[in-house]
Amino acid sequence: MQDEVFSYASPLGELSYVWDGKVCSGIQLLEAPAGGSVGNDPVRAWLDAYFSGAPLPLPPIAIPRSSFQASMREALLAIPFGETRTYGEIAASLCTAPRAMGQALGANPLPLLIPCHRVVAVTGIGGFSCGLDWKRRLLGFESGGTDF
DNA sequence: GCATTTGTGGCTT
DNA sequence: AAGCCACAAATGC
Repeated sequence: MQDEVFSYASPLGELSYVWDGKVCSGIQLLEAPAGGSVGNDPVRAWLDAYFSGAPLPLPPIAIPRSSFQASMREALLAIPFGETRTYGEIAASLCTAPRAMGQALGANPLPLLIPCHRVVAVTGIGGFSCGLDWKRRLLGFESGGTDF
């Protein structure tokens, strides 16, 4: 299984992801174009759909290290496109503490695919592991409309 | 209203 | 096992 890193130029910015032939095992949101090769795989298809405003079910992604992250993933995926939840909401839904959510989300190896950007703090936008700038753009994109 | 403190639980090393 | 953290509610000012 060879890991391959693909890049994808979204309307919101440059990103790259790791496709190992079967599942997506990593993704990162970049600041500048990476200029790598563009893959032809479910992840790319998903990104295509997502950035045209019609999100698809998630492509196969690597199983998180802990089962907790799996539950977290479910909770996050339950957030509809264009909606947001607070860390507290998710925490309550998982019967855990909000602070744990912050840590768990920050440790999320698959931002964007798992919509951690739709989770905001009750006091503001919260944080984002791959740059707050991305999070703002994503939220603006999802809530503001698909005409980019 | 803003700054600090504290309860809290899973994550990383 | 210890420290870290992308929160939130409760105080203190």
